[in-house]
Amino acid sequence: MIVMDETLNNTADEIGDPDAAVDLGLLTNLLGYALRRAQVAVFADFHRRFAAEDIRPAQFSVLQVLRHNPGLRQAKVSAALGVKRTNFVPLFDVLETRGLAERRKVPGDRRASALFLTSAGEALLDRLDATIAGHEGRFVARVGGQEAKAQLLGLLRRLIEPDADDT
Amino acid sequence: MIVMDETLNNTADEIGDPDAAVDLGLLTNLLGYALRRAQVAVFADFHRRFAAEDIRPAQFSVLQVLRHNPGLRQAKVSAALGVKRTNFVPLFDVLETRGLAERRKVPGDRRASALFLTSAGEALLDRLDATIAGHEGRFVARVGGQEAKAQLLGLLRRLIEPDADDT
DNA sequence: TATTGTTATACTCTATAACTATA
DNA sequence: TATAGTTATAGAGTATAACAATA
Repeated sequence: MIVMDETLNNTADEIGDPDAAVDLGLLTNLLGYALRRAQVAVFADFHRRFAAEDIRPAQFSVLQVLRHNPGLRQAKVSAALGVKRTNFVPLFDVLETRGLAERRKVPGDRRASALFLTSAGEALLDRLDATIAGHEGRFVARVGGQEAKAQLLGLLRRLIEPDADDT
Repeated sequence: MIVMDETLNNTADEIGDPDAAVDLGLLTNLLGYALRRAQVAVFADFHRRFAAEDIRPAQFSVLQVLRHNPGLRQAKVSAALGVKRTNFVPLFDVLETRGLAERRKVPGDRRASALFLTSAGEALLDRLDATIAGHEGRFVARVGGQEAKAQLLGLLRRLIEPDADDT
């Protein structure tokens, strides 16, 4: 880069080629950028498929955790999902109001709440699990099969790791 | 699963093992979940490193595109980055107010705006490019080197693809 | 009629501070 | 003093509808 003036050299790509592909520069090889675009694409499909049940990704993740860890403390659920405990309150309130999950008092500690799915929540989750299969299948196909998916998951997990200062 | 009552069988994992790792169930093998956690981890590092310059990922991406496509129409920049044109307005306003980029009227079309970096924007971007190198290097190391990164980028790009109904 | 940029607006997500009741 | 849950609040990010100017 020897050109010094900010405008005299290159006025507008538009003139040369109206439909030229946009050059993303550094972004093309940035992991963060690719991650963001991929996550948005996958979540867009999630939203389409779960719009009928009115379930968002965060709500789905809470239901999943409760199914596999019934009675887990609220603070542990939020920490496991990377949601601040303060933001977890309204998130769970919605599930509770909808009758999908509930808080129960813990015998040993009168401050704590143990979280459970209701039977309605279990039933809904059974349906959601079927829906998620179609969703996941779509992207497994895109990456090139189960083996490619396993490879991708392995690489993604290496990115997540420590970070210490989590919620 | 033969147990029918939603509460009699499993009261709380807490009792058996207070610090037991939380079982994420299906989430463990969901691409969307891993993508989300990885993206959050990478963006958290981005925020830490760019906090001093007060630059967010979206702002950085706009500056990059302008450097590589000076004079590009506003609508094309926003579309290239997947930002709705309506949300792009305040995003670019900030950059313009800070003197990093600017709108210029296009001769041929009096409705349109061509976007450019200012010299201050160019200068800032030079510094940002140095910062991003450290950021990217951290995650390249985490995934296991340049080869692993290339592999990961390839897999992520397969996830992005069509989607047709983009901004 | 369609496109470019804009305003207004609303909803979700995320972040911080501070409170309560317990421990 | 520390922890569990909560409230209030503010800031981003993202979504839709509608408008003016221009094509």
